[in-house]
Amino acid sequence: MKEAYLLMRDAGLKLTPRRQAIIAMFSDSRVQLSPQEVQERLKCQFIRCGLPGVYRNLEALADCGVLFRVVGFGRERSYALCCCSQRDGVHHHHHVICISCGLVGQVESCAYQEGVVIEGFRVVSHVLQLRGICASCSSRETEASG
Amino acid sequence: MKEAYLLMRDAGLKLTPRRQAIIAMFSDSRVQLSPQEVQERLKCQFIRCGLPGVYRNLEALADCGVLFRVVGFGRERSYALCCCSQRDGVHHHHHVICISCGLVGQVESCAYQEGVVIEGFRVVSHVLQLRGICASCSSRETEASG
DNA sequence: TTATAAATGGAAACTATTTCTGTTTATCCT
DNA sequence: AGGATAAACAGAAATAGTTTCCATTTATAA
Ligand SMILES: [Mn+2]
Ligand SMILES: [Mn+2]
Ligand SMILES: [Zn+2]
Ligand SMILES: [Zn+2]
Repeated sequence: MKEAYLLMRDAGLKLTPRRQAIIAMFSDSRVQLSPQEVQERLKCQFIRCGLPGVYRNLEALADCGVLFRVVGFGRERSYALCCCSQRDGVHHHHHVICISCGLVGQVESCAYQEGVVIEGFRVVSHVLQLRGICASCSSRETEASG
Repeated sequence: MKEAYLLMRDAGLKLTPRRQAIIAMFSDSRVQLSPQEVQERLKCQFIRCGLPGVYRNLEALADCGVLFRVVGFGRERSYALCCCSQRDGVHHHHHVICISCGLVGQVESCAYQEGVVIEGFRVVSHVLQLRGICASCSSRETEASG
């Protein structure tokens, strides 16, 4: 949380009530959220809250590393909290999201760093995102069925 | 090419002139194409050609494995020819696209097969797509600069 | 406190995608 | 070859996600 504010400050972003609320929202329930969902939830705290502002804020927070953009095929955008402290030296990483509780994990190992040659192609960039079951959800499953 | 028709037949898709043209288009220039771009190119051969039909065909061809869906962040869809013969036993694989010539390569090695545990998460599904420079584009680059 | 650039809401524009409907056509079966 | 049938088709219109624009407010630093 503190971390997020530092990232914002580094990027020259102001700390507005709207942004505090958005960050708190993503921290509380660690799931991916679409702009519409974010607006929906903001309306509990702010009577008026325009979608354009939500879009702007989500993009700004993704730009400075507080959120990351969830990739997919289709039209809807989606964001989630980047679990990783990127302030001291950004390192290459990806995310795995628990489909049960929404926990976001950091995937450090990546075979596709820039420059690596795979199947004859020199890799320039890549997209990787995982969905899975986290350790605690997994053990809860085992208990229930066993 | 023949391969594609068999995949379509397996899926119960009719072999229409529209679909033949779409497949030929993707085979000729091995780049990813948006529905709009596909329609644009179809207009050379067909006077009338509606976008809804293009959308339907691209989805149908992706469903049966002739094309694959290029992932990204945002609203625009994009497809490319799946290089891999999926008919005899579909195997897990991904794609790398040459950013210079559009060549699509098959990435066989994948550390994220279903069931694998990564950073404490049991992997259920994942998205992976690479962009790079293919061997021939790479050597052409070297020639030019050397 | 004051100056300033940034953030904001709302209306409206924009754009990608989907739905709907009536017509045409590929394919299968005589 | 001819007919039946489900699939494919175009085009118009609807839908939905996103962006632009502009006048007003506000966080931040001097
Ligand atoms: Mn990576
Ligand atoms: Mn894989
Ligand atoms: Zn979990
Ligand atoms: Zn190439």
